[in-house]
Amino acid sequence: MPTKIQNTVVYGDPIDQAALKQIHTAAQHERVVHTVLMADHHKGYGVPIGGVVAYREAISPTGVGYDIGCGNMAVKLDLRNTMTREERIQIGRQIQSLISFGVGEKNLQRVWDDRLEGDWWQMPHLKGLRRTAEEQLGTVGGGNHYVDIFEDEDGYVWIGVHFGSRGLGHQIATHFLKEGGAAKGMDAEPLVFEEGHPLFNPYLESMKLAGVYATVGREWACHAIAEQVFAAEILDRVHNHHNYAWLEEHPRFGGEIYVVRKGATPAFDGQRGFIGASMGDDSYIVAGVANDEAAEALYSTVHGAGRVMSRTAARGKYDRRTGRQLQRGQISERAMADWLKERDVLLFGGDLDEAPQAYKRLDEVLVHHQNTIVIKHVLKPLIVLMAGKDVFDPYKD
DNA sequence: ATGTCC
Repeated sequence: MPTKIQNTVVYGDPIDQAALKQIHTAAQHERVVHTVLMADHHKGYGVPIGGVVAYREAISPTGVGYDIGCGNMAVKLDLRNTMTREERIQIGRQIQSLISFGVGEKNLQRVWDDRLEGDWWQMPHLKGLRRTAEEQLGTVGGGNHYVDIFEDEDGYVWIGVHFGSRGLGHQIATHFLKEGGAAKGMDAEPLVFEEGHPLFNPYLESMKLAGVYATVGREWACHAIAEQVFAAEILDRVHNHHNYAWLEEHPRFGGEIYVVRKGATPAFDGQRGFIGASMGDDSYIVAGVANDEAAEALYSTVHGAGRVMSRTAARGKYDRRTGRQLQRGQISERAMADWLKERDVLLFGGDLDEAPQAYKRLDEVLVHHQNTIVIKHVLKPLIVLMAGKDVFDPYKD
């Protein structure tokens, strides 16, 4: 059950005071009608990750964040898992050669989609971005972005992907934060565009482009892996953005409002979402329900497990120029390898800052939201692929 | 999160 702190509905335990302070700062804007903090919340840039802020006739680029349209897609294959460890290593290698991971990486296969055609590219700030967008479509990026292969409770194989709008969304966000005169700093007041502001519609349209771009990229990655690696049909698909804003109907908060979600999964009655855990835990397909608590939560739930330590706390500090380790992190490669071995997860790429030990346990996090979602599928990770050089040798570790 | 600093 959530608690209510100064009109913000707050999920999770412990409550991160820095994140709470950030959403309270956001809530001070006169157009804000309601705020919610998910159980996987933590401090973000301006608005916390796991923060949901609803506005009357206004939208916030800070609330959507830099990775506009970041989200999750999971597809169920017409295939039951019979893979040996050796076969999983081969599958992992095939996916690595098909999908590009990491900042600035380009897709080896040039892909595009009619849904990305439109007047968008005539907007001055988008003209120069088309080439990058074309090169990066279908690539995964870095940080906590991944491609996972799962097995569900019936033995079916699922592909799950988590990434957003890559350089395109980042440059759109950067452009509007600058043009709108956003205050700088982690705890700065979020930038808000009210309807009628000259940047309101350009931002909304640009956000929508980044959203379509992210969707098409995730779709391509899922389809490419299903067809080119598994040669299997897709039986089911679950998809959503978790960094995005929608104009939605919420009767108890004044009807049509813009709901800005940063690291929060929309979960209206019956709406399914794919919630990814850390690399070493089960992920879930959930669905929203209709009740008072769900309405108060703006029909939103977690987007992941949530960090328990920062990247630097987990991995330590490096000298960026020489690559030399300056300070030890809290997680050792041995501890990470042991966790993955225990659960028989094969990891390709990845780093210590994405280790299971750096995250909460997703099953425990979901307990906080048990009144507003139901679990539809449990997805056990078989293969996890992330940016970076391989930390482990799958033949030995 | 981000061709991680124009």
